[in-house]
Amino acid sequence: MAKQQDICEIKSVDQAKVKAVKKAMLSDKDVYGLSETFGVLSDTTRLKIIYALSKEELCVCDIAGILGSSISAVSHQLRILRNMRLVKFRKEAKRVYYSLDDAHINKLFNEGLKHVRE
Amino acid sequence: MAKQQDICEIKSVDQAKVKAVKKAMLSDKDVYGLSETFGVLSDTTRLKIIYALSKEELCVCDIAGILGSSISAVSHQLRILRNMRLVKFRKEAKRVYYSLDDAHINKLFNEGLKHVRE
DNA sequence: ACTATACTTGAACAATCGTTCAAGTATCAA
DNA sequence: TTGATACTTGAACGATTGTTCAAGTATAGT
Repeated sequence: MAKQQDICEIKSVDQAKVKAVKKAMLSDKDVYGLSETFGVLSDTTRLKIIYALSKEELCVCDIAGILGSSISAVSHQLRILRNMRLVKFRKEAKRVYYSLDDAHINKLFNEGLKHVRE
Repeated sequence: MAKQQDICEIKSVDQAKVKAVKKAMLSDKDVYGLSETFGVLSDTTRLKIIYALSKEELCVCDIAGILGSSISAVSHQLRILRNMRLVKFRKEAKRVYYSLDDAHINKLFNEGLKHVRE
């Protein structure tokens, strides 16, 4: 007993099916990439930031104003988007202006929106 | 002082921009729906389940065998997919066979894969 | 009735996440 | 140099997540 709940002991499993699907399974790299990509898009703050930046280039304070959240919270999320190269920025005097750097993410975003709205 | 880090106090913000983007902002419903949809796709276990079921109808033990994870873990994730109506199931004797119930999610999945692989 | 298989489910747990708070840097104006 | 604005960042915090563990239900065979 001990570990009856552990990894499936394969007693009455369709071995042929399992082998076939296992062989066709996505690579770890693909799976990890997918979870990362969809993960950025799974937070409401980040979604709003991406949507706002798809409309216009904005400074951090503008974004915070639009979202109604703190500058710090926005800045933390912008760092995540920066690290994933989804946004780029330019400095102008005291301000930092952000804009979308990845057109593809917009396509994914809109595909998601279609799914949600239908 | 006190709350200088709180919600942006809007001192030197481009009010016109902010107002315009705010007005064009997604509805709460859309944003929540998007985060939910992308959220399901942000976990590696669920991604693998969805991918496996896109190939073939499978029982829980088969899925666990394919993923190399416990039956319990798979069952918990299947419940989430069930609740979101992404998978359907049928009972046959002792087994429960799952299959994809949402063609659109596959489209999103493949769109994501394109983004990851390019 | 008893045992085994095939799941499901709730509780507990560690890990991850997003926010706030507080402190820091950078730029500019007086 | 002092002070204000615009942002960044690390630490701390509570909340959420995914897994395991243990116990439960359901079906079938003996």
